[in-house]
Amino acid sequence: MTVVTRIPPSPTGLMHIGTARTALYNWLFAQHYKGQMQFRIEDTDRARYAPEFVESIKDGLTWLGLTWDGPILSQFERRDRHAEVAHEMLKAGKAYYCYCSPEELETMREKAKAEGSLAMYDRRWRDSTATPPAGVKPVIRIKAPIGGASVVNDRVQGEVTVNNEQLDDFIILRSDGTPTYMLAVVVDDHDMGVTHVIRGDDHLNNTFRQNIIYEAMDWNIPVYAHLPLILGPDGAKLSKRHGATAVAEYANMGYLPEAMRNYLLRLGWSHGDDEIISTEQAIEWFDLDHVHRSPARFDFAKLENVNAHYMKEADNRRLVDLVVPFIEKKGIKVDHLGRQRLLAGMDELKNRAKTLLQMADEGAFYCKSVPLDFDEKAKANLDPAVLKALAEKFNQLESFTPESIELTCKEIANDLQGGKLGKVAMPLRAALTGTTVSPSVFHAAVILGKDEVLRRLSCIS
RNA sequence: GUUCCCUUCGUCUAGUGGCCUAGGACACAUCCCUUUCACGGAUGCGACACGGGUUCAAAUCCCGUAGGGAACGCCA
Repeated sequence: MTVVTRIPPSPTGLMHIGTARTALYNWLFAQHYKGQMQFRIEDTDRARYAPEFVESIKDGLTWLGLTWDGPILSQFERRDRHAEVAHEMLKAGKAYYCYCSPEELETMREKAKAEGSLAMYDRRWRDSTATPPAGVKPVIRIKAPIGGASVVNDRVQGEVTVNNEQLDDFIILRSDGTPTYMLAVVVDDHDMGVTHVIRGDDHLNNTFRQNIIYEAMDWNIPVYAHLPLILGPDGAKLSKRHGATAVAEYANMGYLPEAMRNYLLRLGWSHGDDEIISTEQAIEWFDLDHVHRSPARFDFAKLENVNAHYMKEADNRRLVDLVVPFIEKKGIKVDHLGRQRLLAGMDELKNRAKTLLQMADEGAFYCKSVPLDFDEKAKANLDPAVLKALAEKFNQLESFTPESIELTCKEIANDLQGGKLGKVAMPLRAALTGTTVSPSVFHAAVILGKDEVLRRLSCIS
């Protein structure tokens, strides 16, 4: 039997980082068993549905490199099939019409709450022989088992038992003939041949209800694995007030998708003490046995550290392509020459930055043209006497190399600054980059080229 | 409120009864490297939620307590 997993987000918001991790685990699991991951949009809630959210989810998966098999399925488009199954259960006596009004249900809900019961509906229409009230469109409810207990054998949470008194006859088809989530999920998972349901543990309680449908239809129940949620740094459910929740925001902050995959993988799953795990390795190693049962907090510092690692490993040309938009976002036009300089300086840039955003900050000077903007600290370092000496000596330099530049700086330091190299290198850095923090100024000068260096030195009066 | 789930350094985690005076990673601190800031290297700080059992032996098994999370819709 081939493994079939699925990722079923509902398009009611931008793609959440929690959804991303669930998708990653589903994908890894499917890849491990050379199976499939299907992608289904749970768009039956037409009021909250918006097409841009579907795009956000597609973009998020694509950015993360998580591929799906087959077409993107729309749950909404399958509503006739869902209704058909509901009526099948009705015919088989597994479900029944209920004519209760919203007011009646509200009364029952309050009563159930007061009694401390989980089951809300009192089953008044389950075996009723009363004449249905005229003009009321009924809902279809499923007959849940009365008495006894139900067990879910979860691959992550273990054996979870609940008393059947806690389960009421929930609605599977609304009065307008549309399916509820509970019905739609089960019918779709069954029809799609889903073998493993790997999802957030906010669905653990729903599993008992869904199993009632599987049993009524005499369908095979899939293997379940319920993942704990991702919490914010303060331990509360990860939400907007923690900063970024949408996958796209992480891309905008300059994280690499492979770093994101690695970080998310380790958030709730482990393979001994291994921290840096390539995607190939993850596919080979991933299993449900080592998924944690307790929720994990999101830690930006660790994400940065993992990202720094993958930046160092990344291909230089790819990094240039990735960092250019970040530089342009600062209002700096990046031309061919700028890209060449970035590429030449990339070995050093990528060893220093933790994110593409930081890399853009440090590498932007390669793309600027004179006159530069100087920040306050840089301005304070623009020593005119040193700069003038630098320009004169550089002008006479035949070979413009890091070594010759450093030597020149040392000579000037001896002549003018009592041998303190910093007193010369810092003004040079400020003049060339406009800041006081940059990669090696000797290397930077070579990459900029003698002409550009003299240009940047000379335009400071 | 009721039901279900969870609980090892600040954070992510290793740990499946003796290998644990609890290991790794991130963060933090100190030092080294150094033209700046980073990177890198070294060292250090730092946890089995609490209380009872079971056992020769418990972070590991059992029972309570406390804390956290989730679910209880004609939302998904």
